[in-house]
Amino acid sequence: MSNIRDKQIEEMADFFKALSNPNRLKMFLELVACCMPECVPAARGIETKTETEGCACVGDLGKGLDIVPSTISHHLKELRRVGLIKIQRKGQKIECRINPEALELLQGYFA
Amino acid sequence: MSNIRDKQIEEMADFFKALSNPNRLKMFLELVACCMPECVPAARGIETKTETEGCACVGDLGKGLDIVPSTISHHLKELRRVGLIKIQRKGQKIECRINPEALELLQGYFA
DNA sequence: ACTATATTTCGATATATGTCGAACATTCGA
DNA sequence: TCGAATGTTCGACATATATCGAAATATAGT
Repeated sequence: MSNIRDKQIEEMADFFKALSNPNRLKMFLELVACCMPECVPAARGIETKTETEGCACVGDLGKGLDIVPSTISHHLKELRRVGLIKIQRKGQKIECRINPEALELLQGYFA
Repeated sequence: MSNIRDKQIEEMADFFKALSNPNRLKMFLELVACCMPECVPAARGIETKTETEGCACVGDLGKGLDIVPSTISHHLKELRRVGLIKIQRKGQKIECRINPEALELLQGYFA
């Protein structure tokens, strides 16, 4: 059992699960908006272009979400686990970026 | 609180949650494949065109899923709850169809 | 009326999820 | 070296989810 199709289904199901929480979805959209402004779906409209182009740090992504830092961290870990985003330490801050390949899969799935 | 944007986010999060279970995703894809063959994403390849065009009954959607009827029913109820599908009794069987508007939202979201 | 088919509802159960707060880790600057 | 800033990890807890099996419901055919 578990052929290629099943693997793909599970990968997409994982993507959808990661985006199934409103707070996580907001963080992801925020990241899409600042990483790839050309894709801007239902962008948050909060801001465009952070200092370091193409990414946002953990704290930024938590802005306006009304959840504590440990929960933010937990959600980002989940987005990373399924491969929707990548992270990279930069001094005190940790930069987050969209994984372009994952976004492409998402974009192409029902299209 | 809870502006329009938040409402939209929650609607999409609900869509994603409904598609976050592999079995439910398979059922949905199966339905897309037979309701709107032109959209066929990662279609199941099991069959095309059921007798009554444009829909599949509950039993059909459960084929090959290895879960009992009550669980199938539960999953379909969830897909219906969020508005991804519509149902209609037809004799003993119950026909399921994709809700085209919901599919469009999905298709347009990251595009 | 009886039976078979198709599906739903209900109750149980095990596991997953979202969230918090406290404690820890890392890096930068004074 | 100390302290502030930025995140993460861990443990707890309440709620949600996926699944099953048994019982109920609806429809059709004999």
